[in-house]
Amino acid sequence: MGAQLHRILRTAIIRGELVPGQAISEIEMSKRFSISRQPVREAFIKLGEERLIEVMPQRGTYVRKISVKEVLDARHLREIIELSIVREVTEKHDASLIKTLRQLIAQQQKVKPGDSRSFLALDEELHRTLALHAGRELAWRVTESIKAQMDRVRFLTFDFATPMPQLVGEHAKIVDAIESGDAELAAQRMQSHLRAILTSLPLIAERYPEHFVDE
Amino acid sequence: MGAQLHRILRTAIIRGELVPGQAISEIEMSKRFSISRQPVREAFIKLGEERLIEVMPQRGTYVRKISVKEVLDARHLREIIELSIVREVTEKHDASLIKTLRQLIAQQQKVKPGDSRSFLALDEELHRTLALHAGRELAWRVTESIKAQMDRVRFLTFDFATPMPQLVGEHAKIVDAIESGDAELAAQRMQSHLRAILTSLPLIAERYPEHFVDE
DNA sequence: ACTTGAATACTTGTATACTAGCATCCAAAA
DNA sequence: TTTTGGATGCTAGTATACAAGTATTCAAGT
Repeated sequence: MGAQLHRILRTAIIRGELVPGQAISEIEMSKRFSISRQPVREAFIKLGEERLIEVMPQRGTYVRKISVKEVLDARHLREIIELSIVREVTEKHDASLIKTLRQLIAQQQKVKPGDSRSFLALDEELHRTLALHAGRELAWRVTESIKAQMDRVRFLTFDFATPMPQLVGEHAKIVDAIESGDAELAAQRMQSHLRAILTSLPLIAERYPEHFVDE
Repeated sequence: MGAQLHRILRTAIIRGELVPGQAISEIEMSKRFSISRQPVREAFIKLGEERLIEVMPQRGTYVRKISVKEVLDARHLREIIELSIVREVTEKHDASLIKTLRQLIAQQQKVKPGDSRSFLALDEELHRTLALHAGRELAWRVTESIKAQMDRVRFLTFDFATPMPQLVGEHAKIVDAIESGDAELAAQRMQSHLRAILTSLPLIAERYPEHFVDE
């Protein structure tokens, strides 16, 4: 139960359904989901470790506002990890991987404009495929957790601008590079792909100031 | 309380005081520390996420045996992160950092042979200093958590061989490289430093088979 | 001798009751 | 009008009680 609730709340926060700064409480959630406080508490602890909420003892629990610094920090770490991964898989020259990736891209192309949830799920699936194919399960677990902060920003992005076709194009270019066997080219394209958020982040932070912490 | 107990059990597992495979239970720990099951339970959840114990519902909780694959995975990820960090700090040319590092090394030289606890604490302090100086708090949190699996091996290592002076020498060489401003040299030395475990790991696994999972 | 099955003693998971601390609000006093 | 102090209602932290499931043990029956 606690694990289930953790995933539910996690996606709700990432999607912005639980707005930053909003107060939530163990009792409130236990009533809403008709469970006791204990599983809620355990879900809260996990969310706190992921920096998605802040538990203040004897005071209350709040959905954390997005920190630009933390997003940049997460992005940087993710870049380090994923660049290494994409280099690894490129060296492997695995045809079956290429096929899987191309199938994912085909699915991404079919996503209807505005369906940001489906796209982000397929996007995550692509990055996950790369990591697991490199045999880096631990690296993927870490990436998955730090990605949350970035995804919060991306969900805001999709609200007013949807460059989905461009992102799919970047994915295709990356896969092309992997197939070519040029690890540095693949890494370079992955890098610029992962740096896209750098240009959008300041705009988002300015457009949705109430979602971000002042710093 | 839960957080305190988490640290206590964490270090106990890393030091091998709680032996791999050993059954522990929430009730047992609650009695030993004179607290209720709930804080114990929360500590267990965290330890489970760090892969230090395994909680099997309705069956029991066990100290996880060391997995060679997981140690190698952790080492690899750590190398990626720390190489990036050491490159960053080298580019910064910060004299105060060099001073701090040299002080740490001086303390490491004073550690008495056999006092592996003190040495590992100072070792961690050095790596932590580098990460935080690069402004990579998130990267350090990740490193800290994945380091646990490696430290379990290192504590076994110290039981029969103590190459502490050699390790201190490696640290000194790394700091020299950082001071010289040659980022690639610093990274190269850090890399070989972090790869030391690769040679000792097979020996340890063979010497202490009961500490390792069969795979 | 072997197998089967029920009782028992564990385990973790969940629900509830109680404790301690913080914040707000409102009234009373200066 | 301003300040102070206490009552009240909230919060999370902890302790305890109960539920559900597993492994073991031991005895009874074949």
